[in-house]
Amino acid sequence: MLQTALTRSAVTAWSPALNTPQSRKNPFDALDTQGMRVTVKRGQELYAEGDDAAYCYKLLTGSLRLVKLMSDGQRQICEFLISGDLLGFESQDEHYFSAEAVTDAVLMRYPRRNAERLINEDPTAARFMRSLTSSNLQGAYERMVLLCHKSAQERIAWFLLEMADRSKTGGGTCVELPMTRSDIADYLGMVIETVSRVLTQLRQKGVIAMKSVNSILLIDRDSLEDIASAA
Amino acid sequence: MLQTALTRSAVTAWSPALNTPQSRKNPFDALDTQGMRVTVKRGQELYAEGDDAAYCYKLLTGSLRLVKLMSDGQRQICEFLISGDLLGFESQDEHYFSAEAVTDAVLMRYPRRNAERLINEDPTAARFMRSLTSSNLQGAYERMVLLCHKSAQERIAWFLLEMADRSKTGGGTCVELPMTRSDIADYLGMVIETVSRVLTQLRQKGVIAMKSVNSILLIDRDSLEDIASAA
DNA sequence: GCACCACATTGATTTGGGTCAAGGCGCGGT
DNA sequence: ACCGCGCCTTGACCCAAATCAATGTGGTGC
Repeated sequence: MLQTALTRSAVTAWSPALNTPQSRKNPFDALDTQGMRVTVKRGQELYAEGDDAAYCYKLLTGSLRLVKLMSDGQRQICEFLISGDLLGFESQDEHYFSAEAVTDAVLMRYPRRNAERLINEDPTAARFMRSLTSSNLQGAYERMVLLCHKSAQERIAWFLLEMADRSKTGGGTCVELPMTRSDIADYLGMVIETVSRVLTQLRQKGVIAMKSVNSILLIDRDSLEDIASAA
Repeated sequence: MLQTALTRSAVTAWSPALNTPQSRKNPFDALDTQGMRVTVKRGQELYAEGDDAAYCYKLLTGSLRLVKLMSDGQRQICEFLISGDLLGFESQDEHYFSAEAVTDAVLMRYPRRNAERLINEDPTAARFMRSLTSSNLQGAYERMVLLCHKSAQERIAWFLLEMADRSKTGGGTCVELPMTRSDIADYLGMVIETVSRVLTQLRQKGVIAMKSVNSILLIDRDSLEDIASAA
């Protein structure tokens, strides 16, 4: 009976930073010639939940959030995407999330039927897509565990480490957080005040420091990891 | 900007009860001739997290739980499976969950490489598998919203309705809950006492009645739906 | 029948984090 | 420079659900 600690390997979408052997090259790069560039400004919506899924995208620069809205106006941020991530590859004809720009962003846009044709014709692309969806699913389950069993401190610690791991500047001790406190709260299932308080606590412990509001130094990564996986 | 109420359409695995046009027939039924029957007793483990994923399965009778264990001994039940559901079709070589029997269960077991061959050779099977994984992913996100934003009452109401919808006896007002309170708690991110208290509250309101501990009558389905999607 | 055991219920108490309310800080516009 | 606005931080208070602690119940084996 194997026990698993909560890992941060969650891949919200395929990311070039991840060099698992079979995914070193993204077979969907072949679509680039058929795509066109689009841009979205900070705060703008790329597409809304329920929109016709005519296109799918690759994020080139900037960052996005994938959002579900609830009838009472509450918001759940399901994923943050960073450059290199793919989105809109749902297998339904409607987008399941809204996609909104966290920062100004540039994307490559492909007609979805081209992507589908590629999936149907190229077994490598098909396998790639399966393993991508499967990674996303695993990431979602990790998050579920986080939301069910982890305290505010553990969530934030885990979030900082996840962001640090995903960012291009991999090993660096400085994490840039393009999103607001409110975005973080809606991603982790907390309120903005709690996010803020926990960051203050971590700062007072000397585990992190804040270069600026959106730029956080991981002073003591080991402690942060201890906090993230505390009993 | 479309707003979505939390739906209960979550499909944890493909279920024959769901008759979306393209999935009326499960293409993996073709594997039945290559499979063999296995049984697991209540409480027994079919496979553990991290086990070599040599086989995948179709649940014929009984019910299972898919579980992740945490380093501190906490448990997250990621899905409950009922007859007709598929499991173990991960695209990795190791099982991502443990699968345990909630009740005595009978399964059809297939060598995983046969399933993979089918996926690679039969585009229908491939599409089926993609839409299955995609449904699972959407179900996981629904659960995430539930865990982030819903009260104990809302969770239980939602759970009862989900169980009612999934069970074969579809429209019936009686839900059989094969799992214990502890299982329900670990599925919904609550503790067993709270599950018990909420069920008592719903009973006192006259929304449900309990034929026995594991058999619940939905007296007033409308109220239950109101509670499940309360603002 | 009775004892045992696992599971469920109920009650009393505590607490983490949500809510409400009041500033603070930084940045863009005029 | 100053103002205004969006975002962040901090403090005081409160409440839903967790924890701690019995007690109830139903099924199985002797």
